[in-house]
Amino acid sequence: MVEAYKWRHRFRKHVSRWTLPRESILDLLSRTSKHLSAKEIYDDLSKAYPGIGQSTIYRTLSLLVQTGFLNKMDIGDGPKRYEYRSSSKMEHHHHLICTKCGKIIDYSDFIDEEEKLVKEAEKNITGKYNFKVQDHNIEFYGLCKDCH
Amino acid sequence: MVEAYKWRHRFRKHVSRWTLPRESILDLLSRTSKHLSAKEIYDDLSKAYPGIGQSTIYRTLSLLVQTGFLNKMDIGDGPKRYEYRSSSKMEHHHHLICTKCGKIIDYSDFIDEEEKLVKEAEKNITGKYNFKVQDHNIEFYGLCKDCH
DNA sequence: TATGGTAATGATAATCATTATCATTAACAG
DNA sequence: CTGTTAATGATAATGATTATCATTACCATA
Repeated sequence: MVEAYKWRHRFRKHVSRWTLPRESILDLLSRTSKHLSAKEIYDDLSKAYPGIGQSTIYRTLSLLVQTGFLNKMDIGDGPKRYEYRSSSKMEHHHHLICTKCGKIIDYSDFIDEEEKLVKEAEKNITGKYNFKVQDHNIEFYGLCKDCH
Repeated sequence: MVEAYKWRHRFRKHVSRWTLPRESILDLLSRTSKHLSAKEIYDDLSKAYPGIGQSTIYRTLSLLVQTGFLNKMDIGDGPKRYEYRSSSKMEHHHHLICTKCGKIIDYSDFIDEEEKLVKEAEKNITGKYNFKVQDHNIEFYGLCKDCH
């Protein structure tokens, strides 16, 4: 929990209390490269922290997304998944999603070309649809190395 | 229901029976440019077709997606939404999603540039991650003309 | 154009993910 | 240390979707 001190102070800016559930969830997600669901987080934390409530997981996840500590991801069917936004991982990235086993791979190549396309598209969208772009999302679906 | 004859025959290839619920759902979705949820479809059809069951809506939607008549879309929170795949709309398109009112706008500009980026990305992904790309999805989030 | 085999339907219950409620607990400012 | 009040955890409630199963109705065939 080396990061806890930094988290705590960053958190205070949002006028919230620093609690054990909050630290545990952030700690767990910061240590894995996996994209975990609320249930998976609950099951994992329950080992070291028996008695933690599911409600708390959901509430905390939602708070941590709002305050920019986590990303919430929506992968087709199944529950929402969450990933830690580290300063390095915060660098723009997208996902490769295996349609067979559901594995999610982070992908951050071709960002320059993507940036160019997105910029151009945004200009176009704003002009044609009068739509103010705030964010975008790109996903590739297919078969991972273990599934084909 | 001018299209019904064509639908019916296309459907038969999948060894399925052509029924009133199936025709009604396809008819409704082919006549609107909206992206409807199962509940919205149920509410609408119930007027002209009282007694239709919710189960049937879900089952039929899933079947129509499998057989390529419809696209299933996943827009953040809230229920899944469905759109008709007409031969013209089947042309590759993506969505602009308003983060305030939830409106979804179909968007099909810059397809050439996108195609180029995607092709290049696929090559890269295959080489680096040994991931066989089957499909992709691009979404822009922001504020529509009514919301800003 | 009847009819029987069977796929499809609709009512209902069940499941899964998530949110709401509320009494109890614990952060932390003073 | 202590009081306030935000956060927690147990529970119920909601919303979307899937499963079950007896009944209905497509449609191939005779």
